[in-house]
Amino acid sequence: MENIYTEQLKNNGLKNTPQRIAILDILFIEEQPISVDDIYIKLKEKNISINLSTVYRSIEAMEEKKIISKLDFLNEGKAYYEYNKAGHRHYLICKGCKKITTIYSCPLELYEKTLEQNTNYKIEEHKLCLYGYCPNCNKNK
Amino acid sequence: MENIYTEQLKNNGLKNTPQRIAILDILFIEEQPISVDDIYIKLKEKNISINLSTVYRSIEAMEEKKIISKLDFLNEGKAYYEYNKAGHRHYLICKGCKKITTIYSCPLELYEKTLEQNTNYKIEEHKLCLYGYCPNCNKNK
DNA sequence: CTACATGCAAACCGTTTGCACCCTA
DNA sequence: TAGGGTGCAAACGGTTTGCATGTAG
Repeated sequence: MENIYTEQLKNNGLKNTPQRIAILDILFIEEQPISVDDIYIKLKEKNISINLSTVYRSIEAMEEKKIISKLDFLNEGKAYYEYNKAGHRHYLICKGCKKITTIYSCPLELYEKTLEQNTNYKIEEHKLCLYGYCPNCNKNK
Repeated sequence: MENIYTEQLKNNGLKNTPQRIAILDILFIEEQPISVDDIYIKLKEKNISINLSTVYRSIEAMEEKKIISKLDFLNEGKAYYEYNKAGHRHYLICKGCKKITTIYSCPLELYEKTLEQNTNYKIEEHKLCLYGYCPNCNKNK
């Protein structure tokens, strides 16, 4: 597993350090986007010696290289990150337990083209989040 | 015009103050969502005596009463506000000149239902932003 | 006259930065 | 051994808060 991270860092001209590998591993294992301070807490729990600013700098570097990606539009106030398993995606967020589910399909390709025609904009991308209650939280309301 | 703001505040149990009326007027006149510090600057330009924290508190109260609405997911780092001219809407943002266009139609109603069936979530709302270049910025690229 | 609004200054919180030291390639 | 990476502490920017004062209803 670590070999993958090592490769990925090397291929992108980033040096291999125990801190970066640990960050990648946390993001990889985590099944949903996670905030910077949660990454930091998980690193500490694993007894990995690291500074918060190093987390920020490592994350920034890896995001630039598209190894991970940033979600700065989800929850007000702070950024979330996830390992880059696929390209375009959307998010389904439970308003109860705050669980974030990543959606890999996109219902908007056609709509983008229509909108381009209507507005004369050259549309390049979009961000979509859906909010609601997961089956479990919905039951307990 | 001021009568409308006065009514709106009264109906929502908020006191009429020159500061609140001035904020509402700026948001009403502005044709696109605007940041808090820009509201503050415009107030100062109009020689209205107000403190930044009053802007924040007034805006918060008016947002709670649904007189205005908050966009905290658009541009990283700070919140934007707009006068509540209609309910549900989306945003088209020019990556060149940063102009924000509000879109009042929604292509996702059907999709929401499909997703509800597929995930068993109770979906309540969504946020959508599209990014691209407006005709003018596209020309100059 | 009383509860809500405001101004001011200080705190807050996520994030960034400058600088000295460290360590990977 | 050179240049990127790290730790630490301090700064930053948007936002919030405590408290005293002011004012709309």
